[in-house]
Amino acid sequence: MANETLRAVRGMNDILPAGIGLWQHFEAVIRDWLASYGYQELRTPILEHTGLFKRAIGEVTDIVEKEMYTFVDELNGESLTLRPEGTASCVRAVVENNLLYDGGKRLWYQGPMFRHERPQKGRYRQFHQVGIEALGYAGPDMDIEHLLMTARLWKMLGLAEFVVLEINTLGGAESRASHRQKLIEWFEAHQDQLDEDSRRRLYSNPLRILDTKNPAMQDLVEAAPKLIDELDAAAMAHFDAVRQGLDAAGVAYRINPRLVRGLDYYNYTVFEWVTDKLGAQGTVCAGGRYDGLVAQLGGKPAPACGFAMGVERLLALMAESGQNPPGAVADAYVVNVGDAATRFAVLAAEALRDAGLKAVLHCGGGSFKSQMKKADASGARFAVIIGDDEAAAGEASVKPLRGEGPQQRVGLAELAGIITKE
RNA sequence: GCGGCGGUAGCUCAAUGGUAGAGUCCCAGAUUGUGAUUCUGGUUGUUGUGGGUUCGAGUCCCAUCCGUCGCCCCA
Repeated sequence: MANETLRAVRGMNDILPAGIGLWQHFEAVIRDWLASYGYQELRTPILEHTGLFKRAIGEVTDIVEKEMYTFVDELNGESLTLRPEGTASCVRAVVENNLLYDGGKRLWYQGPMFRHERPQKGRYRQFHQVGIEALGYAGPDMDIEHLLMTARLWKMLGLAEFVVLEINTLGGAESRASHRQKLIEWFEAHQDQLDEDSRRRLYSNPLRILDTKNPAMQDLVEAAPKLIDELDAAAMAHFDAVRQGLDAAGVAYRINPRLVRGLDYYNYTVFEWVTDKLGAQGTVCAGGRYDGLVAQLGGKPAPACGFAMGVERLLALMAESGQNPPGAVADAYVVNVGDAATRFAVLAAEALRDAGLKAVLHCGGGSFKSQMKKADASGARFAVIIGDDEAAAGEASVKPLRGEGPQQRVGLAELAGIITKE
């Protein structure tokens, strides 16, 4: 086993060739899907000033308090942080580059995110997200677009039967504040019934108490003040419109009044797509509206909403459902035995590539038998066989490896024509 | 960060405290120029790491690292 310092950092994984086919398939689907909705890709740095995440995500959230990879750049004393999520960077880039000067923008990004949590299946310290953000759109039509987008994506990925949609509304800032105050008062009055976790959260994140799995507290939680009673008419109308949009499109959902997001910037619509196939890390996609964030990060006030997907979790679901697409395989594997044959095989392989084919040239010598085994194991559809006989004649033998068919011997000019494209 | 379980060949797994093994994979041969089946032979290890107990430790004890399940958190 490798020395500790020569191992990957805990919770950060290599993605090996054997598993890359699923990633590439996923990424190809994602690109088609986003293009079909007219979203444009945005790429931001992995590293940001620490203050960005503190302001965007919230000082008292778990992410900021104990999960960020924050360090001081010793060359200039700046405090920097590996991004734990993508929305903050996206909004920062939008504000910094005035991207909303000519109206709303539909954006997406993908890449690694970093959180210092204890690794578990579906939870890694470096993990990947695909995020979608729509900025400058206030109406429920955009919330609906996002929900329909996600529903379509599950179909495209073959996951529709494994995930269910939960939605909720958090209302505006005022509603949330007054609800929070009433919650604190309610739980203060029933402190004797709170468990240890809940007492700890009472003032830091009282909304989370509603999410408790402690059966002894269910009655108390059920009777607690409900956010829906605090919602103003505008928030209710927005939520109703979102629901009508889902109904009209035939997207099933469950209203979960206890659904709250762990990041401070959300308001109005929030949602999660969850699965029961991945154990404790069952959320594969989540998001919602965050109308205050652009202004909070110094931009001209602009409404916004978006969501992010956990790529590793979605891939785990796809694998669970039996999907295992192969990585790229060559059209031809070029077998060569003998010095003259090896020199000629280089040219034969180049000729195949000139014709737009994928060709793997056998390197390293070995018997015909061992090279044929490599050709078979490579998955290539044809073996192009070159010995000194062929080399002397300027020809190559072509043998189909997958289907029936005779072995043929042809000159270089005809070689590519025999190897059919798939 | 907390609790439970686990870690033996590249992979999947065996091995009463007493010589570390099998299957698979890989390599070679049977077939002196031809893969996927078959047969024969061969390589593969600081038993995660470091201590301790013992005549003797893969096995028991402690620590640590890593994984896994749950909590927590979240995508």
